[in-house]
Amino acid sequence: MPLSREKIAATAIRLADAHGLDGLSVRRIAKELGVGPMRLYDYVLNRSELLDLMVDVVYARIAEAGQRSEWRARVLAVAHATRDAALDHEWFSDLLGGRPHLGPHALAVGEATAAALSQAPGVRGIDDLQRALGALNAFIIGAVRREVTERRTTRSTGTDEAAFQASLGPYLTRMLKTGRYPTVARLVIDGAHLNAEETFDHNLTTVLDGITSRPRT
Amino acid sequence: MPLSREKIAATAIRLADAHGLDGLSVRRIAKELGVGPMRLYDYVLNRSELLDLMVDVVYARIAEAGQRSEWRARVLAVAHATRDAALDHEWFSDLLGGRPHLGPHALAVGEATAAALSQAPGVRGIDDLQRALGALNAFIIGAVRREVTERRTTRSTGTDEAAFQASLGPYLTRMLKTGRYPTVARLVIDGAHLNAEETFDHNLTTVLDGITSRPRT
DNA sequence: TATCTGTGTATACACCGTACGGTAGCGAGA
DNA sequence: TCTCGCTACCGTACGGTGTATACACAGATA
Repeated sequence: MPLSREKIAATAIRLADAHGLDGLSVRRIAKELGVGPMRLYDYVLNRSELLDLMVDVVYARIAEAGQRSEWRARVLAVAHATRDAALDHEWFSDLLGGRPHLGPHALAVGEATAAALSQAPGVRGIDDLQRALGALNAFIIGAVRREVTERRTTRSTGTDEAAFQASLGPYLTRMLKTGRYPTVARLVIDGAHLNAEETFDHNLTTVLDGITSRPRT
Repeated sequence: MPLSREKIAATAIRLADAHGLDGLSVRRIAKELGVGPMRLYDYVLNRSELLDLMVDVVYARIAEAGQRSEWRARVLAVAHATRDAALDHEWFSDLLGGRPHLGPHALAVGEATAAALSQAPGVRGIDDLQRALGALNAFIIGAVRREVTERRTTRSTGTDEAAFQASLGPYLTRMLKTGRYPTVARLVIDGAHLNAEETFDHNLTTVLDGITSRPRT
């Protein structure tokens, strides 16, 4: 088993899944592979190129969702696949939107969604397409990022309200008790019960409807 | 001048503006202040708390835009202020959505936009508000992030098409020449002339219109 | 056999965040 | 006034990072 970019990327992904991006070091990957650290630089230029590699592996999974024929189904599938991938690999959301994703599979995903959107009603010229793609991708990136960070904090604090108030409490509950942030306080207290996927889907259709100029059903 | 959290945050911001987040180290800030590195830990718990500090300073500027009375004007002002802040402090976009922003000024911004959105037509209960806020923030985060990374790459490559093709070319142009990504290719070639702020504003109103269930004008 | 080439490895460097121990100054009590 | 204790400050040191570079060694060729 002579070591390859794929093998390196796979173990890097496994480590990043387990310990996050901060816990992912070249030395550690090498140790996991039973190799000296410098060995990796024969297959990869940088640490950042290694990250690009990992990202594109994830995009490969997302690209499989872009096979649908009808434009709206395809966009929905890609968006949900991106969300699923980010929930499986939380480090992916840290990289999302951070640098341009130009790997072959990332480009394939971009092509699939762009082609789909170009068939949407209300998207007339290439300028429309550019804008629509920007809006859609912006929403996906932001929504996924938000959801992942939210998951991280609730995991570190616990979903239990008492535990939550105990960890964030010394600061956040004091802040909210000042009465200066009534709406935020109401959201924090009452608004925890929404289903995440449902919210994502709801807002996604909102954005899509906005793009296609049709009122929400 | 006895050193303070504000002073530390200010020089940290200055350094981050100049050299990016990667070029921002505790040691460097300390050296800039003419102090030993450990000196900062008397004012700040972690490097990450220092980042939180910097972020909240930026939010203070954004919060000033949340003073308008009419809900839509307020949302627009906050969104544009966020974008402006991120363009002035590109590192801010790296942190955007990365961890929960709970500083007093960040909370003030959250309160301002939440209160504004709660007055929007089509936002009925607190669940509607939660969703609407999620959609809006997701868009802002994603859009700003995208724009900043785009600015970075065009700055590092140069906006000149020849220079662009020379730097990304060996890889990207080869990829695009394969014909597997026709729509992306069309976007890259034809779609560079759009005004960024206009696009942001356009998509922002698209999202807002989607939230308020009204068709785009 | 001697040399050359290329591949895998170990060492080394500059830097990072930060734990820790020490010290100097200063206000309070004897 | 002297001393004690405490706080605020500071330098050093440790374990880690990415990666440049020098080296060892195997296999191929002259």
